[in-house]
Amino acid sequence: MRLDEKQGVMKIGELAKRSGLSAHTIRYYERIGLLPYADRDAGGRRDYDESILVWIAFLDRLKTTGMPIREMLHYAELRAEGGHTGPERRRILEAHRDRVRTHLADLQACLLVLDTKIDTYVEAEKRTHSHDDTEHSHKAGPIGARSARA
Amino acid sequence: MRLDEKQGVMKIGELAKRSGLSAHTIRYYERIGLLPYADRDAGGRRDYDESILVWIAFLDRLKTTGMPIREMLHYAELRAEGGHTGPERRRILEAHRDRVRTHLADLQACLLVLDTKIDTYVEAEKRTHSHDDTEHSHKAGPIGARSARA
DNA sequence: CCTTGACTTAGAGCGCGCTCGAACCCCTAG
DNA sequence: CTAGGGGTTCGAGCGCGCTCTAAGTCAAGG
Repeated sequence: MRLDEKQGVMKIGELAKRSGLSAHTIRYYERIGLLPYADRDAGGRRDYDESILVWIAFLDRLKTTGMPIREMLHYAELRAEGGHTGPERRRILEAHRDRVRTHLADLQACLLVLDTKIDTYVEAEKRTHSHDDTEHSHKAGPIGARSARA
Repeated sequence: MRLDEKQGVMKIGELAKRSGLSAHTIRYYERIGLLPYADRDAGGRRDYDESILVWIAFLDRLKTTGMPIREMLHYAELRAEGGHTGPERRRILEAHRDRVRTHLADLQACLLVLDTKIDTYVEAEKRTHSHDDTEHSHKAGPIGARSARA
């Protein structure tokens, strides 16, 4: 370990671990322009510093909320272009936010229907097993306790 | 119009209009087993009755909530198999519901971050244009009023 | 009779977002 | 010196969910 290598602290493998993306995916993202071209060390290997993690986390959120890569790319290009693109980036995010809100509402509506449907199955099972309530053991458990967060 | 054709009331084209799926997609769904094999008229054309719309609406909800076709297919097969598969169908729906809830929570979290990010752009624009607040007219409007439902 | 147009089938093709394989390079530990 | 385990590039391949093309059938209207 010599001291003339201070900039980059992570090689792609470590970034992969820390970001949750695969090294393959990181290279792919760089190729298409979602990630900035990374500095290389003497041997041509990518060398990242922490700051990339922030950008990747942001991309993850866009991805989670269903933004297509094409659009993330557009945003990334604007970002690379500089500060004067702020207003357009803002508009992109606002439009995206609205789509997400709409989708969220759709999901919530579906969830209600799903709950209702599940209830009809629960009722049906009650009627079928009627009073015969010997342990349903492994079948499902007493509802709830399964939903992790929320 | 003769009277010996009462069962089916819709041809695939009308079902397409009423269900929002394309005729291509309807045939595709039948092929893979998501939709039951439809009765054909004398000329071999598919002839549907209203009840199919209910099933399609349910499939749409599963789709909207991100269930992969493979799993809908499994559900569809159980359904076709009969009433004794109720408990398993129930378990499938419960597991799916839990995934949807989790995803919903993720989305909500992302939405918060998105809002924050947008705020930073808004702030930045405030500082840039400072007191120069001549109409930003078509740029965005005074927020809100755009999200349709919800 | 002939055209129009909605229907039929089998199967190819597409857009998306990765994911992987092949062949090679380079650094380090044993 | 050698083996291993990273890394590199380029490009092919894949799973998903449709989407479309081609070639043909059939029924009704002018």
